[in-house]
Amino acid sequence: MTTTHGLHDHLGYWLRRLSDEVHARFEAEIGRHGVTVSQWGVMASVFHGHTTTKAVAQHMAIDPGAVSRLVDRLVAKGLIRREPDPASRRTVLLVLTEEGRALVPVLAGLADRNDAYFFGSLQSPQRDQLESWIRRLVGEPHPAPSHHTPEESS
Amino acid sequence: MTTTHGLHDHLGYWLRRLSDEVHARFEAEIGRHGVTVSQWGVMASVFHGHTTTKAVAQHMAIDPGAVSRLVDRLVAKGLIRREPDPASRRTVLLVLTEEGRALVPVLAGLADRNDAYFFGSLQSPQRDQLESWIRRLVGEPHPAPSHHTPEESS
DNA sequence: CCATCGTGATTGCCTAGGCAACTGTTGTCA
DNA sequence: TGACAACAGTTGCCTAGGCAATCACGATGG
Repeated sequence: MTTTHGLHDHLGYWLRRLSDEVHARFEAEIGRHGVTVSQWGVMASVFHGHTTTKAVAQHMAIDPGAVSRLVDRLVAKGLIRREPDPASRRTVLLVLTEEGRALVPVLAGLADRNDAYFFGSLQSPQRDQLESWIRRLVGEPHPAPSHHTPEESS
Repeated sequence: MTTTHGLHDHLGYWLRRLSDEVHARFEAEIGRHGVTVSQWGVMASVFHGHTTTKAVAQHMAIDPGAVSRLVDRLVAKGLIRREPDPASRRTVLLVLTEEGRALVPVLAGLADRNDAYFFGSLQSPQRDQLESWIRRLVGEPHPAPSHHTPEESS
């Protein structure tokens, strides 16, 4: 089999496909409420106590610059405010407006249902297994690409 | 459970995280050869016989407009040419240049190793199980988005 | 034979994220 | 204290993908 592998031969491709689909459907649903998926991410982060640009960026695992722009759009929509941090003039406090705060649980519900829509066809133990693998593969220092195994990790 | 669910409570979020990481690492590796992951997708598609904008878009499951722009950049890099289709003047034939064609197997190798890097820590059967679930969840007509569990249908 | 409809490709406009540069602030340490 | 390092935030520039409009061509039916 000297055939060079194609796109579909890589798990990374299918991962991207699934991620995109989940995202796209959620985007469509949540769009009815005037926000995007990423913007919801910011709102949810702030709601749960990540009240600075940096904190939100870390929580969402995206670039601080991206967060800054997302906040711009949320401010324009009146869902978030920027406030000076009494403790430091270097940081900016992000606070949900009334409407923003009221919207969060609604959007969280949509997120729940989107998850259920996509992964509901898996039985509970399988779903848990899937989540466990994914979370384990994320952010971990991975074993060397080939040569030796890292010391026992469990 | 009055606590509204946060970002990290959704499998969709972890899916995105993993997909992004796999993508980012691949991007870094493949960047050494002067192309991006998406651009590699186009090259691989063409290499495997998807020689029109539409065909590549379908194979990659992205927008034809996006493909058109990716091709622009590949043309600028001298890796792909656009040629008139003798069979129809409405379609455009995409052909790899010499350098482009030579690069494909190299990049495919990088893709293989990236996959191995991320999923190599799973045992073979587990990896296969993961891929099987992902591919099954992609593109399927999903059960009703409703509240009750879809009674198994087979 | 011609009008019309459908289709492939492209382009404009939008959101998005990564990276790097820059600004202003804080912290450190000699 | 005063210089300098580290850091938060923002912005510019890049690639990217979705959607809609447009254009040019081809297919189809009257």
